[in-house]
Amino acid sequence: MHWFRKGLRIHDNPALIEALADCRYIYPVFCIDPHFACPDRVGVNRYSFLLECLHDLDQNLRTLGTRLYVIKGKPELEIPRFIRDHDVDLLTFERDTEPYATKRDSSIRDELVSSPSKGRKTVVVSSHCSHTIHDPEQYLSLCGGNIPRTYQSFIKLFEQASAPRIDLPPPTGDMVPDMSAADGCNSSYDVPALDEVGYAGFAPSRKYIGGETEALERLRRFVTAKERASWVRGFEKPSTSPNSIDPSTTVLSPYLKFGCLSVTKFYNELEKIVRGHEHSKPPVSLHGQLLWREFFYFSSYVTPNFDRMIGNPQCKQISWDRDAAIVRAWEMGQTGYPFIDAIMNQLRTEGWIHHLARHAVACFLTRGDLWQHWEEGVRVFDIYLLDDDWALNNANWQWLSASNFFYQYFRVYSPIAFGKKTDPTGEFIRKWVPQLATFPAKYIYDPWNAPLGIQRSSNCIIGTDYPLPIVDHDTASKTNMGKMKTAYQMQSSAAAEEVPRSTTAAKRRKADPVAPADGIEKKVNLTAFFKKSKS
DNA sequence: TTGGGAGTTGTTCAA
DNA sequence: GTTGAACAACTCCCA
Repeated sequence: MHWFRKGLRIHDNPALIEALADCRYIYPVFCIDPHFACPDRVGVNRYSFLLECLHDLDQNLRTLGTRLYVIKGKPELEIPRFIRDHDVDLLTFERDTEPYATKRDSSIRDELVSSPSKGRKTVVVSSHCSHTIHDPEQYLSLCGGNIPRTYQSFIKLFEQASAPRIDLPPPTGDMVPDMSAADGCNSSYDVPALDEVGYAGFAPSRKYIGGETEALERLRRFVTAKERASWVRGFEKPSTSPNSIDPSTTVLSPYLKFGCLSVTKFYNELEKIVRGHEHSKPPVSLHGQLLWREFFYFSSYVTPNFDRMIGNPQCKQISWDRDAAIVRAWEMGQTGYPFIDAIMNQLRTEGWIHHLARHAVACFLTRGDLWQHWEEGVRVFDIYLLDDDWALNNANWQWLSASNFFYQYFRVYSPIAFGKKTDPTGEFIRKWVPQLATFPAKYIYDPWNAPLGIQRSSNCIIGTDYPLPIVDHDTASKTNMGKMKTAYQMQSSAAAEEVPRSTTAAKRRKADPVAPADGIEKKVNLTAFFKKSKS
C-alpha cells in the first residue's frame, strides 16, 4: 500500500516505486481527513484543487492498471483498518515534517509496529523524503547544531549537501500487478465530490486546476519550453510585478504544495536550462525560490513552536493587538486602501496572489499599519491560499512582521506608493475593487483625496460606496516603528539580564533562549529535542 | 572578542 | 528618468 498525502504524483515518487517493487497487489490510497476537510480551516478553492489532484492521480493510476482508493475518516483509524482489511504487509509514504503529520504518522507507525502483539501480521512501514530537495535531517547533521539563520548561510549548507537526486520517471504499466482480484471496481473508493466532504453550497473559482497533468503542462509552458529559456535565465523575483492582471510568475507553488510537481524535478529542469549560460542567481533566481522553500522547511523543522510567537525561541516577542473587527476588515478587503483591498479580494476569490502582494498586505496587517498579530495573518492565509504551506506561510509571516529572519523594521511598504511602480494606472485595482473601476488614475491609490466632484462623476463616494482608510498610513507606520523599536530594546535588555555572565552568552541567549551557551551542548540538546518530538 | 559588512524585493527627495 | 543619500538603525555572520 502506498499512502498518498502530499506528493500527489506518479513521477519522481520514490515511496510509490518501493511499494510497486515485487508486489502481489498495490493499493494506492488517499484518506480524506476531516481535520482538513473543514471550510473554516481550508477554503473551498484549495479543497477543490485537492479533489482535482485526486481525480488526476486516479486517472494516471488507472492508465497504469490500478486506481486510487479514497477512504474517509481519521487516518489514525482508517489507515490501519484498510491495511487489515486488505492484508497489506508493506506501507510506504512520503515523509512529511509538519507537526500534525509527524504526530499522525508516528501514531500509525506505532499501531502497526505493535500489530504482532495484537495477533496480527507484521506490517513494514517505509517512508521517503521527496517533498523537499534534501531531508532536513541531512542539513541538521551537516550544520552540527549551528543552525543557519540567514539565507546566505543556508546556501552554504545547501552547497555542502549531496547533489540533488536524479528525479525518477513515472512507473510503467508492467510494474503494476494484475489487480482484477482486488476490489478495484468498488465505487465507495471513488474520489468524492465537494458536497460529500463538507463543502455543500460552496462554489470554487477553478482559475487554477489541480493535478499532476496540469502541473507538468504548466512547468512546460512557463519553464521548460524552448521559448521560455531566456525568461528563466533572466528571472529576478523582485522585478516581477505583484499587481499584473495575469500572473507575472509561474504559479507553480500550489503544485509544489500538494506535490503534483516534484521539487527535485523542478530543480533539475532549471539546472538544465541555466547550465552553460549567463543566468540570474539566488536569492532572486528561480533556483533561489526553491532554495527559500528549502531554507524555510529546514527552519520550521528545527524551531520549536514555529507556528506561534510564544514558545518560539527565534521569534521576537511583540505585544501585537488582536482586534477581530480590524482583522476582518483586512481579510474582506475593507481597509479603504485600494491596493491592499484589491490583493485581498484576489486572494479570497482565486486563491493565489503574487509574493510581493503578500509582502504588502502582511506588512500592512502587522508592523506597517494595523499592528495585528502575525498569527492572525497566518490563519487567514491558511484558509484562502491554494499553495498554503505550513512551513512557508509561518516563515513568511514572521519575516514580514520582522519577528524572525528579517529585522529592518524601519523598511515599511507604502500601501499607496508600492503598487504604483508596476501599475501606475491602477488596472489591478479596477479589476479587484470594482467600485473604483472608473476612478481617475491620479486618485485610484488614495481615493479619499479625490475632490467630491470627481468621486461623484466616478460613481463612488468614499465613505459611502467604498470605505475611508482604516488608519492614516503615515501616522500609523511611524507609531508602529516606535513600538517595534521598544519591543526590540525590551527583548535585548531582557536577554542581557537573563544571562549577565558574558556578552557572548547574552547574545546567544538573546538569539536563542532555549539554547545552551556551548555549541557542542547545543548539538546534543537539539538531538534530544528531535528524539522527543518524534516520539 | 569585536567591528564591519551584508541583508530577496522601502520610501522619499534632491541632484 | 536615474541614482544616491537620508531616514534611523535592525540582526547575523565572519574575519
